[in-house]
Amino acid sequence: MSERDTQIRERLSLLRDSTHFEPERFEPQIVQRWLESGLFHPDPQDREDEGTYSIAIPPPNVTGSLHMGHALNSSIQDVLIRRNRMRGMRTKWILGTDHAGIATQAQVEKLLASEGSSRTQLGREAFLARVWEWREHYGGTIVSQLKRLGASCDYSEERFTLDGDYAKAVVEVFVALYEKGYIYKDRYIVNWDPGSRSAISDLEVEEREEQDTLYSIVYDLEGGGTMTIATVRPETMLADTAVAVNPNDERYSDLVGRTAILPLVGRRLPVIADDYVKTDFGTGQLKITPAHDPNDFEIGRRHELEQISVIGEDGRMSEQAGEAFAGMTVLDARVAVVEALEREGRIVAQEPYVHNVPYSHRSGQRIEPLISLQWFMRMDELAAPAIEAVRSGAVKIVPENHRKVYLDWMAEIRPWCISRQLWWGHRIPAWTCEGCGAVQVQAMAPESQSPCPQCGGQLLQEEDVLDTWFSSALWPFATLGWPQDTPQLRAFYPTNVLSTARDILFLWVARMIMMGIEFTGRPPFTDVYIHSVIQAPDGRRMSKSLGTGVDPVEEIERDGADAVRFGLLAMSSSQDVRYSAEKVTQGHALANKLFNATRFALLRIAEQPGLDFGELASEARPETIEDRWILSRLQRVKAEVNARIDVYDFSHAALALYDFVYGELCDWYLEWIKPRLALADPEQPLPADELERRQALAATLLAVLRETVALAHPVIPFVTEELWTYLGGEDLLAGAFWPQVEQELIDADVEADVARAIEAISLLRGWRDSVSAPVRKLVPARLAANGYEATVAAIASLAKLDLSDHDGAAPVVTVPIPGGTVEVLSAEGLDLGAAERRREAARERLRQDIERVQRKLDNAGFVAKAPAEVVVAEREKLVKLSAELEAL
RNA sequence: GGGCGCGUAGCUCAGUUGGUCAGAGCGCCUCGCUUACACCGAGGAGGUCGCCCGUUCGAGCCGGGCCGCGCCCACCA
Repeated sequence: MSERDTQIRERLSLLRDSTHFEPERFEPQIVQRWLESGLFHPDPQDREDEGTYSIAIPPPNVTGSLHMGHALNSSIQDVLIRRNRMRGMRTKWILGTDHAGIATQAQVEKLLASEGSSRTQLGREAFLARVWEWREHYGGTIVSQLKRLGASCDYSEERFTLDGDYAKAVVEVFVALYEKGYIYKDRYIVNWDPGSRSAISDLEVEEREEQDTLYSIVYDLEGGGTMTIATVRPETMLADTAVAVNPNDERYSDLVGRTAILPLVGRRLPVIADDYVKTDFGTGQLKITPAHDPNDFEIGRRHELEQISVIGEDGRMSEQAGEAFAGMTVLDARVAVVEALEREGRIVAQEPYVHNVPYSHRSGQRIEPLISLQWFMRMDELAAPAIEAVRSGAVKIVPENHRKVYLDWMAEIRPWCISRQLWWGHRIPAWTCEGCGAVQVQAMAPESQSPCPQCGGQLLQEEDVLDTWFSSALWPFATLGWPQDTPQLRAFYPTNVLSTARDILFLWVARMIMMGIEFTGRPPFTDVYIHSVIQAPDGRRMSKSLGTGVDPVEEIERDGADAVRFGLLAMSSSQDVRYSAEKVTQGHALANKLFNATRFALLRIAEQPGLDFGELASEARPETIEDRWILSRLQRVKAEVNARIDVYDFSHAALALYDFVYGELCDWYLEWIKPRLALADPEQPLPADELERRQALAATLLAVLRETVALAHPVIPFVTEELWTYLGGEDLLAGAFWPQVEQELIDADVEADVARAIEAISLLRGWRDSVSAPVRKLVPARLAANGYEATVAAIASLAKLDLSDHDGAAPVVTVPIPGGTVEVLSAEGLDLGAAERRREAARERLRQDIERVQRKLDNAGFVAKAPAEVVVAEREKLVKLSAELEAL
């Protein structure tokens, strides 16, 4: 016995009593082994490899925990990462979390509220300290969940979007864009979110359809006459500063230039003409409220109208709304204003009206358009090269239909409101002089108390912070040390692919492309893969608040990480899909099947007297047609899995693995070799030639299993890593090798032969109920000796013979096969009726097929117009089917 | 209002360039504790491929229309 043999046998003892793969037992320790190995942490300066491969993870919110989207996306990225690592690439999966300004701040504010405290009570510094503390406490959840899933991120270099180095990158970018004139400050109407007390960007607004009332209100005109305007927001009339009609509307041309009187308030409003007003909607007369409506704001700018604001940042009516309304919520004020107007008899119509109302994606509260002094960023210059990058294919978006979505949006890109009235985030690096109002934007904070260079006044830093997405946009390079020229940056930037769901295509992906090109000269990745959104099983959106969420962590606890990974990958596609627990079960089954197949093979080999694991070379030594067949099929599945992953088709990659393991390796090959590895008497040494045969078989079997296990590793890393140790792997499979397709092992003839053998055997399996063990002896090798057609025909005629002539008296029927006979049918318990029904069904199917082919061939058009080879094929098919029917 | 996409077996989904393409997994029914696996194996039932036209020798697969559903974008009070 060799030392290696002893070693492997020792390990096998662990397998003896495990009749199935127990994820909860194996998986956590495997994670530990991976982490300790350092495999996930590549040396950026290593030159001994096959090149580099990198992915930047979409940074989850620090506050978050793993949801289905993370689980799917992480499984996808991990397949890509693991495959390339196994190929020998210097592979890095950049890990980190996002500070998620609004979400995190809201969480901590909620906590403070429960303590009877508040953000303002604490003050900025103390509050921030509290958030940091909170983040230390709760921030690690998702990262540990990623580990549990098996995601092979570089955990030793975890980034955070508020880290010191990261903050330097953010400031650098802000200052550069400011100096280029792209970033500016403006008093503009913004989407004000009263919930988070901050402005938010257009992309963070969601429209909801609501039923409201459209009120028609009469405004008097100075000097007689009236105008009637329609509105769903009567409360904003308090801030009207004009009334407008369309310049081409002949009905009202005489009104332009006159003055209307605002009801309840008495303000004099100019009647103006603007193209925006539709002549065919309502009365064609429109109230203009520049401070509370985005359209009216634009009109107001065009006509230099006064901006009067009656709604405050808290979403309540302000002092300017007048004593009667000040302090009311907007909706209360609406009721009150309507009542007041009704008292004056000014409401002439009320009709139900369905329209879209903007809500904040962040807080869920209704957006209040308000005028506010904010920082904006002009996007046109940045967008141009980012459009070109996608148009030219330098950045490839998969699936392709998202390309158009991206290009359409980019073509119409608008300025981005980048300031947020929060504390948790990157504070805008701008200082304003109290004295002269001069603004300085610079990377370094001025010395405290240092005076304004212009007037010597005191400098105050901007209170606002940047939109979280501003810092996220720098993710692929800021995480690697930019603006420093670090080895990491040189090795791993640009990254290879960015994988995400489509909901953040604009919010994040587009902005990364723009920023990447602007600051590094190159797009941050070459491929963008947009994966499925997994919906709840009932087709609704998966969400915590709806109670429709399925928790991947619970799924992992129940079925194991391998099962969840397989399931998610198998169910994903280019479409949205419903979560199907069955696919996870299927993954669980696959892991278990592979475990048991390997366990069977190893234990069987171990029981062969005279076989030494140490002497079994890693090379396959195919002896029989079955061996050549499984090796050939193995090459096919390797090619298939690779090809599928290459095009981000993870579902078919996963299913191909499943089909191979179940449908070929276990159902057929292992069954065929069982007799060849029959239990031998441990006391009796095998004859030399038999020993030689068994050694060859064991070598082939082990080689096939090693490759299968390696091939499956990116999808189901845990069970394969575990099996790898039993299969004699000295190092971790995660860093071992990637199975190459060996073309010379592909043998189409053997595949065809075996396909026919399977067909022949299946004919008998149809009678399985009355068939006993001897059927298994019909291995391809034996069938091959006499030709499959002959055997199939023999079996078919035998079946016919037996069923028609057999009266149940004889216990056993023998089938002549090459080299002797095989006992096939045991007459006892033979259900002749069922067998006959099956045969009749088979005949019926054949008759239908024949009829269909015959119809085609009888069709003169088909024979005349179809390609010659198709016609020939149909003729051959007809002959073949007829023969089959004859034989049955 | 624009754009994208989907409707195939009870359920979740595959079905490349039109010619065995009517499939898989789960579920269901029947049978089997055959010493890898009952977290198993074998077999079976089950579908006018949403509907209607059209193109074609031939259409889940291409074109048009309709019905139903989803998502994204959008400043008509």
